[in-house]
Amino acid sequence: MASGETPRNATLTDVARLAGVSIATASKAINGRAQVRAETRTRVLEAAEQLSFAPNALARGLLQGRTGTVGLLTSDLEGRFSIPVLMGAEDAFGAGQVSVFLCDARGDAIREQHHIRALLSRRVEGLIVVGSRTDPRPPLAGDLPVPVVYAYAPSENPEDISITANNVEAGGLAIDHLMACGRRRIAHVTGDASYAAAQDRSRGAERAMAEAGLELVGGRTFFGSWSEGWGRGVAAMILDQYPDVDGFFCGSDQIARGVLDTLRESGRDVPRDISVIGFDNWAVLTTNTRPQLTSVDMNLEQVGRVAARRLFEAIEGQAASGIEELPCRIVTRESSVPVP
Amino acid sequence: MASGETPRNATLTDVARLAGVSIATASKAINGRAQVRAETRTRVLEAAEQLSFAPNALARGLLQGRTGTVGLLTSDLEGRFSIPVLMGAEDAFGAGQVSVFLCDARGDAIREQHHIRALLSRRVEGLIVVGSRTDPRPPLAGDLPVPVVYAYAPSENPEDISITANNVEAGGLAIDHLMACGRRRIAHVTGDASYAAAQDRSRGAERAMAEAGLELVGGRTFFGSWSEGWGRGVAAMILDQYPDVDGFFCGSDQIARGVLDTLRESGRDVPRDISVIGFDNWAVLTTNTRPQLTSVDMNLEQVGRVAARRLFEAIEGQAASGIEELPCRIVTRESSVPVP
DNA sequence: AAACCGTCCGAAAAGGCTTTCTGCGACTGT
DNA sequence: ACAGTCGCAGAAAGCCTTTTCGGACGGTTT
Repeated sequence: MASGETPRNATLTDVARLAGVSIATASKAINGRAQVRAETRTRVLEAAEQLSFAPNALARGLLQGRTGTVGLLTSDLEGRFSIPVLMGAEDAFGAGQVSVFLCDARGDAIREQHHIRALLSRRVEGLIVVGSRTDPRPPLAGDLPVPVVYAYAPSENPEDISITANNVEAGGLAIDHLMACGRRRIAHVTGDASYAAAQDRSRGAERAMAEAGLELVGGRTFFGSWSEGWGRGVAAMILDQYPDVDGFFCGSDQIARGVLDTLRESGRDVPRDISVIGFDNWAVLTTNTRPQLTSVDMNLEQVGRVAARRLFEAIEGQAASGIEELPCRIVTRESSVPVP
Repeated sequence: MASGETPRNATLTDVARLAGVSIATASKAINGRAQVRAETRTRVLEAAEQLSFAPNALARGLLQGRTGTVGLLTSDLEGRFSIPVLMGAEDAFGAGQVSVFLCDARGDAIREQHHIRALLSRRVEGLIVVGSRTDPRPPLAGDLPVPVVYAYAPSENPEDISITANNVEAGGLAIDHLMACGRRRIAHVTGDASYAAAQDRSRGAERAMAEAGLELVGGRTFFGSWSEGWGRGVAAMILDQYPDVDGFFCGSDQIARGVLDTLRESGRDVPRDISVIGFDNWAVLTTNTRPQLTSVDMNLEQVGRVAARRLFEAIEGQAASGIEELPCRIVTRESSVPVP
């Protein structure tokens, strides 16, 4: 820190002087423009290398109006849903020339507004808004001068561009998988009914059962909370009232874990007697349960990547619009294997 | 998207024209400089408001050399350690005028170098490097023109500024807590011995035991892996070989969870017969175990906040240096209550 | 020899903002 | 009434880069 610090970033002028050319020529040489003799070009490049010259992105952005930055507005960083989306987005951009401004609004509209102002003043070329629930969220206020893409949590405005996971379809996938395992008496236990995710998955599950001419155990979805405790309790209740249950579709891996605990403690063999499938494919849970847990993966990184791609396209002027729902996938583990 | 898009960001010139003053006066008015009559100032501010003027941070940064941005270089976004640090840092900055560039190097030195170039060319004023393990990491290569602070994973170079959690002390805290619960025959089971975190906590635990004239059960720390499976297995082994064990200090909450499972299945009562303490205070684990798990919290958000503050100070020229180790804290839950 | 052409290079403007310095009118003190 | 102050506004320079346009230069054609 203390030593020969602050070598003051070299400017194009320095490079030009060292190479003995004008700054115009230096610029052209560095940016691969024509109109520069090969020999001159190498001389400039050597000078740039020697000074470890990095063009000032601010000046460049100021001039040509393209900053190569986008804003990533998340509502809860700690939430495990926004992180993968964020990774996917950072991934999709990172390969190119784009840098990402990260902002966490903490679910506070004021703070969100504040961050948007800051991002806009930094001349981001676009915004990705990442939610922590799949419930539609109010769109960003005001007529923003840059395109916006909503990821995971779609915008309430169907005109906006939104990318999310297809939870209805995922509910069907889970049921189909359990049926492929030979199960017919399937219970669906999930979390808080106020979550769109819970409702959507439930709807998909019920539809899939109906298409097979069946009905969920108990004739309905068991809504509760997204916790192991709920999973444990409701599983005990279901075992008691519907002892012939042979499959559990759980709305989250946490719930599934609770269910598994109750099943094991009550002497049921998973997967021989009963198949269980969770949701989220959260490694810390799925790989530590006994047996390991089959789960639905929402491909959130893919959501992030697609969001980034759509934003890119919108920046380029190819404006799409509407909600794009990406498919989920089943990751099978020990808790669900076909019965003969 | 399609409609009256692109209201072309207003510039200072527009504001000045609308207010009927020169751009110089407009600038002064907006930035609260003196030399502007109150009446003129309000006129300018109204004009700015009307045009929803946001000063172009690029131009400003270009001129005065201060961009109000810092880079956040993480090595694994999905890791659960870098996220809280990142939150704390974003928090500490966010309040002010600073925006954060997020980059994930995926643990790849090439990619890291690439990101550093990009950040530098965007003229960040400082860098925070967030690791995913507490093991010291090689410092960023090259003489960077901006200060760097290492968070969670300290730099190998003791001259650099590093902020991390005090794992040795934490090991002692955990043991002290178990002893305060009346325990004397304490086992320490932890993860991979190649992790500095495991070694440090073990060292602190052994020292605390020695200071009380005691020794860990088995005379040593049980290293293994950071998994529930290891916790389950090693707990069974310890119960078998040292049946009078009355306390478990676990190197992670996952391990603790495995230990708790084995204890419950073998009929031991936690916390009456045996106290258990975990590490990381990871809510998804600590609040779902039966009983709920006491754990050591590394205050990672605090690490992030302090890192941000130190970076700030370094940018201001008050260069500190060296590794700063922040204290951990015990969060008590049901798994450890004092025995009479 | 004059006109012309192609190749390279440099001067200069632009982009939006901050800051210094200058200028101008109004006020104060004697 | 006159020099000296003071308060306020504007002109202009500067930050660093890109890009356009014109100039210099050497060689070719009529």
